[in-house]
Amino acid sequence: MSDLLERLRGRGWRLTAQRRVVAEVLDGDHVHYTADEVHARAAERLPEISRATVYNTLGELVSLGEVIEVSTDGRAKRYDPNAHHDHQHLVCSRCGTIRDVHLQGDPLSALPEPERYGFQVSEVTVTYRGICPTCSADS
Amino acid sequence: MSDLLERLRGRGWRLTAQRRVVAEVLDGDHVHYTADEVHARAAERLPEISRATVYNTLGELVSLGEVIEVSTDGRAKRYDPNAHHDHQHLVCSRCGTIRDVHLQGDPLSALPEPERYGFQVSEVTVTYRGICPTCSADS
DNA sequence: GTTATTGCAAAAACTTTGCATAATA
DNA sequence: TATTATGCAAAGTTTTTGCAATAAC
Repeated sequence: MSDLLERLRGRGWRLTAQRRVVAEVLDGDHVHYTADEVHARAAERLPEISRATVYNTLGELVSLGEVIEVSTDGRAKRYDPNAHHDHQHLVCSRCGTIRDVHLQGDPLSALPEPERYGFQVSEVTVTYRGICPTCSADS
Repeated sequence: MSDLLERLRGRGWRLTAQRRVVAEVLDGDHVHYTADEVHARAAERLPEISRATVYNTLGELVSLGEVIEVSTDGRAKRYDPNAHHDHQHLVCSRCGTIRDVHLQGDPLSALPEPERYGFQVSEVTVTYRGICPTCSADS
């Protein structure tokens, strides 16, 4: 059922109720939550789960490369569990909602209608990520 | 000298010492600062400038469309004054530094050597921005 | 002189940390 | 049982807000 949990188990991740619930909240979702939203959803199933644990768990999932931290121009970071699938993001400039889109072809041409999910798309940005010369010198 | 200031004056922007200094710090720079860094650099020239004013001014420049708010997976947002020039971003995953790159051709192919500025580039992401159905219904 | 902007200080929003307790393997 | 994760509460960052004082037009 859960791709994510299965992979984590395989990697010797210590499985606790809290971690399972966090993983289940994230697993496979194509609309991404902030840490606080993950906490709220996790707490529906496990009321005593603490914010600190949610933050810890999310941080670990990110280090393990199972989840991607996405931050937009909104306030809080959001967590994307689809690290292993190639995809792009569709971000709402007003409320910060993020959802995944999959596309083929030139990214700079218009997003195909079926991949717009009702958004009025106004902008495309391309970002390259890596290590800057200063940081690679320090290491 | 300052493209940005000239445009703002033309748009009837009330020009104060604080605003001028903030605009001068940003103007044309291709390495982008956080609000706090902008404040520090502005304070070198105008020691009494407050953080609140810097935040206000940056927020306004963003609403005017003169500056773009860029947030990465680091903590604080950064401000990009090159809103009128087509460009992409090169982000350091370790320290959060952002610099502009200009490229022609397919964005998903490797970034040309002269546009790498010494970075070890490991990832490219494409993001679409717009208004989601919920937000456009509310408006 | 009017009106919009500033600075201050306090609070809000988001995230991290230390340490005693508790649960996993 | 040895080890690692949890929860709490406190503190750290980053950003926003209210309002009296101030400066631009």
